[in-house]
Amino acid sequence: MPEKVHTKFGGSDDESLKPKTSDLPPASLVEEGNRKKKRNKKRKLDQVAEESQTATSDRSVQVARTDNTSPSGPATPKEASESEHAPAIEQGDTPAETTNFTSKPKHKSKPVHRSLTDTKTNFNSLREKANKLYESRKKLPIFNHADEIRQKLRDQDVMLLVGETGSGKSTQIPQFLVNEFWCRPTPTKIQKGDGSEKSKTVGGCIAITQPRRVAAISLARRVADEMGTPLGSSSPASKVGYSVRFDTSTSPSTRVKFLTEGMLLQEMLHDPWLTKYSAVVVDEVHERGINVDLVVGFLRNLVSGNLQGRGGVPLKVVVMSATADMESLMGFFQEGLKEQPQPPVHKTITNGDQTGELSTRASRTITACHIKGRQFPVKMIYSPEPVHDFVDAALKIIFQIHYKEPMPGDILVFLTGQETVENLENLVNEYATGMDPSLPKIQVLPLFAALPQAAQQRVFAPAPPRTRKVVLATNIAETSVTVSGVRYVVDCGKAKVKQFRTRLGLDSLLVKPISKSAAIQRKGRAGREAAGQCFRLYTEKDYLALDETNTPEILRCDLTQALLNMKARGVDDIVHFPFLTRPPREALEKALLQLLNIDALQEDGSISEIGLQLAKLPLSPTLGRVLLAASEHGHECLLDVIDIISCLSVENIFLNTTSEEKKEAAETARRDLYRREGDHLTMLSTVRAYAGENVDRKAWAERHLVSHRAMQSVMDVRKQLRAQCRLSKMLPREERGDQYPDPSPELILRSFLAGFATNTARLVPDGSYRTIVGNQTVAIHPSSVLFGKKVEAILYNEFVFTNRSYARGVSAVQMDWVGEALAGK
DNA sequence: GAGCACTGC
Repeated sequence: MPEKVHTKFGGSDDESLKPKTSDLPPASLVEEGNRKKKRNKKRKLDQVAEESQTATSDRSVQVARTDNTSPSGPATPKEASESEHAPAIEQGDTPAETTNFTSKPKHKSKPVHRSLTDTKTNFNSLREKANKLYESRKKLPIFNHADEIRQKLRDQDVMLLVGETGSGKSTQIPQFLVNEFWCRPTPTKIQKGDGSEKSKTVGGCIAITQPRRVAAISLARRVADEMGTPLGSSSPASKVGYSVRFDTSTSPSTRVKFLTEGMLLQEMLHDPWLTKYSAVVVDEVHERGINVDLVVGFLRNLVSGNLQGRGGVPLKVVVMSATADMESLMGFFQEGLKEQPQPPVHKTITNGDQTGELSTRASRTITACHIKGRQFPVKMIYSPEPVHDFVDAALKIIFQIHYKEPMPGDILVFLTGQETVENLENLVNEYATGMDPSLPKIQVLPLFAALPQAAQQRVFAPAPPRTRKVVLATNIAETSVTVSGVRYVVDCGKAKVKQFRTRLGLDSLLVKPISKSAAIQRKGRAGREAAGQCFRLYTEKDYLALDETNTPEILRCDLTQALLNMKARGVDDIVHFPFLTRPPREALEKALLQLLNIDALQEDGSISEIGLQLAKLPLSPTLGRVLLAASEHGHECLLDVIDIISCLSVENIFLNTTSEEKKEAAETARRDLYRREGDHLTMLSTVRAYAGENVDRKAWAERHLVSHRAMQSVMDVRKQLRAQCRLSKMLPREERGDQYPDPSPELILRSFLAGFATNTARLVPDGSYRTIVGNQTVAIHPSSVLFGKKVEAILYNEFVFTNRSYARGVSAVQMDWVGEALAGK
């Protein structure tokens, strides 16, 4: 019988600024196998909270966090919960405060002396746990395909795998493959450019990419448990690890490594042939983020090339998707293999007791595999006629469900944004007060990314007795967050989509119809635990007219970063790069021009020294350029600019205020942070004040209505950038103390102009601003400290179109600075 | 007078 476990992790954890006050469970509850301490401070506690949300198979663990430590939200990664063998979670279970834990916080107690016996127990208990999990693994739909998949990959190098939701692909595929003969480290000789040979061991490890950090971490945890091995850096014997930004946990014996797509791209900059790996598994390709497109393009080049950099050792590639749109991928890889026909190279390998023949290019075909998922049936109800006001329509459906349908069964409503969520929230609450008191109650829970962490957590708690939860969510619930208990989905059929408009150089954020695959994904959220129903607030005809799939991000975003990455990887001929979807020529040209403008490329289009430096920075090329420019203005300026860049590369650090009186309180509290020079210097003063707060940063953030979560990310980025600058000798080795000399606004803003010279506008006589390049009208965004102010010229971080054109992240600059920056090109 | 969702040695 499943049991719900509720744990509260209290207190903030500001880098050990203060003692931990968390009400962690007593040490006696901490399981042996996890007792080894690595006091990696806050991330670890976080990780545990996240992991605990991905319920283990015999227990459903829900964790409510009261702190704000996670930068990535409360996501319950999809696959991890997919691998539960019993998807049904009982409703109305009494929450128990403490019970037996399997995954536990690294307890902040004195170091534990581990004797040999202890260690033995650890491994025994790990094995026991793995044995238990094996029973549920056997029930996964993919499990019976293990031999088939292994056989196919022995014969061929590339496999496309469609695994529907609930098939268990993300956790099982690496385990199916890790003991294959071709997956062993293989000693080989690599021919270098000068013709000399170098001995090197290639392969031995499997990489599995994920679009999101939380998913990478919790999948690694799950697979470590299933394999009966400790996780990551906790033991040198660990076979499973992960690598995401700010948090890498691997060991010398890591064989299975989960990483984010961005992390793999970063690794490829240093090791283009991926010599550590025998296989790369690309998961969730159907989401089609820009990074996955780059990864797949690089991999196609790799598998269809001569493998010289791998000493002839083949690389197996498994591309996994939840939707069946595999024809295009099939054609994509086949074309690559056709293009460069190579005589098959055979390589005989003696590896311990086994000898085998690794045939590179064993076959020039690509294999595919389709695994059915496990979902409960979902009944579809369409709107009989087109809906004009979907908030109003959703309101009616919610109460129709509530009156007619039995309990339990929570409702998940997909809306477009914070505004529609809050409108509907008010309406539902209003109607619910007039409801017949004999009916079950309604609990309305909003869910969107900008919502503070604690409020987001509320959706994970089961509804109180005789109460139906109604979760009003944005797209966040489509991929990132899984809400349990849902049996009814209401889908408005729309979402806000960001689209970069090359010609104007601006991002627009507009409400657009979703794709069929997104509609199917939303519908699926009703059938995870029991049979469900999906109410579409559009007609069947409208549904049939939707696009098949989401527009790949590569067609919707600025390409400068992608192109810089390609150039840094040695792809000089962008035109012939194997794009999964080729962006329009205009977009590519615009990005190349931008790279040229910031000196990342030389006149002939090849990458410059600056470009190489920029590609290694975890920043957009433009922000990276600002950082390099600042380093020429001295250490103080560089440190100041790092603080500002850190703010610009995370979500909004200032909280939005809803009520009027709160707004006034915020204005008062923030007054000492505001700088008349604009948002850049305001961010600097905020980071300085936050970093200088040595007592309670969380309380400080709350007082100033600053997002503590965002500030923690800022501090992470700041730390990373400082470390990188020290490595590249832009900063001295020792840290600066907390003594800050007054910043120089002019030097700082001139540094920004080195990257943002084209993001400038001047005041025109009618009182509006016009962009200096392009002469577009642009208004200062209401969130800016310069909102409503008139200055000679402005520099802005972003140009966004929502209801009108806004400049966001704005500072006042002088026209002659702008002129010099533009002329400097 | 306004804030879809992700992500990086």
